[in-house]
Amino acid sequence: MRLEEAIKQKEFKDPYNKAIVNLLYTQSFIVTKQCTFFKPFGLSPEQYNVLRILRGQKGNPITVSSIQERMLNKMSNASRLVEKLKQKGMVVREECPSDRRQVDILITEKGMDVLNQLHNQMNGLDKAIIQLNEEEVDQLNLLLDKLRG
Amino acid sequence: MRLEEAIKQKEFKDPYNKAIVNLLYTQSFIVTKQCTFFKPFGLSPEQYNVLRILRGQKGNPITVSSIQERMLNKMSNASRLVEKLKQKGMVVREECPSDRRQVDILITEKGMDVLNQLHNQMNGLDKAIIQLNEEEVDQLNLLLDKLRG
DNA sequence: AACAAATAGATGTATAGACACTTAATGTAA
DNA sequence: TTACATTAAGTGTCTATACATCTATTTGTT
Repeated sequence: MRLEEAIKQKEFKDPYNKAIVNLLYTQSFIVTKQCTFFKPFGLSPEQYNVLRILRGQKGNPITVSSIQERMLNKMSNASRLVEKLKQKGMVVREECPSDRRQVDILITEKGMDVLNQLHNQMNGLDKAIIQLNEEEVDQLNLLLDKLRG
Repeated sequence: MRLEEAIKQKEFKDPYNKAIVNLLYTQSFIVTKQCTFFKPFGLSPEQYNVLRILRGQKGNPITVSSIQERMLNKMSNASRLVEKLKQKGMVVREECPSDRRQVDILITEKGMDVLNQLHNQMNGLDKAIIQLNEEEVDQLNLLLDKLRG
């Protein structure tokens, strides 16, 4: 559906203004679908993202601030997300011996299990959400990377 | 900056997965800039959006549910956003005479003043955020509209 | 007219984002 | 080595999203 119908707005000031609104609307469209998918696993999209970052470490610990750097939303709060995941038994926290200000985070077996289950059912989800062909997706990625300067 | 460097992730499962992550990351990039801009005016991006919807009515009242339909985030809560704007004196609420379940919302002079001030300083903001030329922005809008099916 | 279903809006609660601030540990320089 | 600045993490507070539920109307059906 064209953005104009989706938000019942006849026209935009210019294509740049439409692009801003289009990006915000499309993000909401995606997150809504992701929430529905993650909910049965007891995870929010951001919690999933943190787990995914931890799995990417392949067994090596990572500090809270390094998680923060890798998060999609730089203004988010890795500290509290990690706490939520710890309460669910999906991560463990260990004091870093070389610098006691830092806290090492590791994904647990349970966390890996949940990610694997998710991963099995996730196949094709991204492709189902994005109604574009291969060439168009590549084009979109190029434009988004360029957009941010 | 390429997404890979921005979130320190070497590679993605496929271009569709990268596109999902790219859209979420880019939205956060935009909202961060918008927050900075709106803050001096005492508005959040969503509150601004509601005001903009009301101004688009050109003096005609609009119900809470119609505002909801026009919002970027369909899962948001127009009722509470309107309440926030009312507390700031930027909108008024009137019981709808033809259907007492409904509530008519109107933007006030003060609300219009804030929007006008904003609008004056806003010139070029969208273009400053989006580092694309005219042709590329049009292309992006086409792809986003198509993406959602 | 009576009553169930549907609708509009408000509200409650959990999670997350934006941003300031605190505390503890480390680094640095007089 | 003491003093000050910096850094890592956690916390507090406000706003917003996600989603369920509640209340007051209105509508539709019999």
